[in-house]
Amino acid sequence: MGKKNVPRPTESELEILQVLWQHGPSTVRLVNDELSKRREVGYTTTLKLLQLMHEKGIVDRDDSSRTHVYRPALREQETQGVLIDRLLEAAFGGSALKLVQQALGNRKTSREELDQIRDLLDQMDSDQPDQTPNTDPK
Amino acid sequence: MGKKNVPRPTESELEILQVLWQHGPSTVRLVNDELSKRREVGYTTTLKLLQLMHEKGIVDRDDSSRTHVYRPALREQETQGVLIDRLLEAAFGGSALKLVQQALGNRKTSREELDQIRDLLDQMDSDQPDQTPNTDPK
DNA sequence: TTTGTGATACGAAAGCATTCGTAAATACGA
DNA sequence: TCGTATTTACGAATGCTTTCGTATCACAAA
Repeated sequence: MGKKNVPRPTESELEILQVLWQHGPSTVRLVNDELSKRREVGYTTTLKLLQLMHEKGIVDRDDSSRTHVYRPALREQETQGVLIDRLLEAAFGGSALKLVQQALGNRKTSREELDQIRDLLDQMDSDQPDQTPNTDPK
Repeated sequence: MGKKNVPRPTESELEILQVLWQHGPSTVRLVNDELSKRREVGYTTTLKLLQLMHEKGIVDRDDSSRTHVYRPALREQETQGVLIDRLLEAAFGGSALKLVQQALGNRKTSREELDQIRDLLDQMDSDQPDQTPNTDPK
C-alpha cells in the first residue's frame, strides 16, 4: 500500500531510459542504435539490460508481436524526482537549497534559463501565498 | 592539463564522507560510531571502506601514529559538484534548468529559501555580465 | 520446404561494491 | 611481564552490474 516499491535505475539503465523518454515506446533495435551513437555496445547487451529492467519493473513490455516494444514504467519526472531525492539524501544532508545553489553556482547558465527559474520561483510564491502552518495531508 | 582524475564515490563512501565533512579528520572508530547511529555496521567493514577510499584517493590518511586519521581529499562542495554533474549527465540530459525545476518543483520549499535562491540568481547576473549584445551600461 | 535474417532466451564470465572473519601488531593496565 | 583490548591488514564470500557468446525461435523469400 502506501509504501511504493521505488525502482533505482543504474547508470546504464538510465542511459536506456533517456532513449525511451525521448523516443517513446521502442524496440531493442532502436534503443541499441541510439546507444551506439554514443559508445560501442553489443545488441544482446542492450537486450539483456532491457530484459532485466523489465523484470525489475523499470520498463513495461509489449510482447504481443514477435518484436517486443519497451516503454518506461514511470514518467521521466517521477524518476528524476526519485533520483534527486537519492542524491539529496546521500550527499546534501537533505537540503534542497544547497543542491540548487551548487547546481547553479559552479556552472554557466544562460540568462534565459535564469529567468525561467525566476518565473518558477514566482509561481511557487503564488501557489503557496504565505507561511500557512502547513496543513499537510497524511 | 585541466582535466583531473575525478573520484566517483559510491553510496557507502558518501555516507562516510558526510561524517568526515561534518566532524573533520576522524579515526575509524569515530566514523564507525557515527555510522552505527543510523544502521548496523561492523567495525572492520568501515575500516575496509576507508582503506579502499584511501587507495582510490577519495580520502587522505595520517598514519604517523598507530591509530590512523582520515580526512576528505576534496572539499564538500567540490565533491557535490562532481555528483551533480554526474546526475545531470545521467538523468537530465545535461540540463541544469530541468534539474533545478525538478528539485524545487516537487518539494515544499520555504519562502526564505526561495529568497536565497533569488539572491543567488541576481548575483549571477552581475557576475556574468551578459551574452546578449544589448543593454550597454558604458 | 528450405534457407537466411533478425529476434529472443539463456548462461556465464568479469568486475566492482559491500560485508565480515581471522590474524597479526601494538599499546595499556594489573 | 602477561593478558586484554584496540587497531590494522588481508583475504574471501556474496551479490549486483555489465558484457557478450551461443542456441533457439519465427517469419518470409526463394
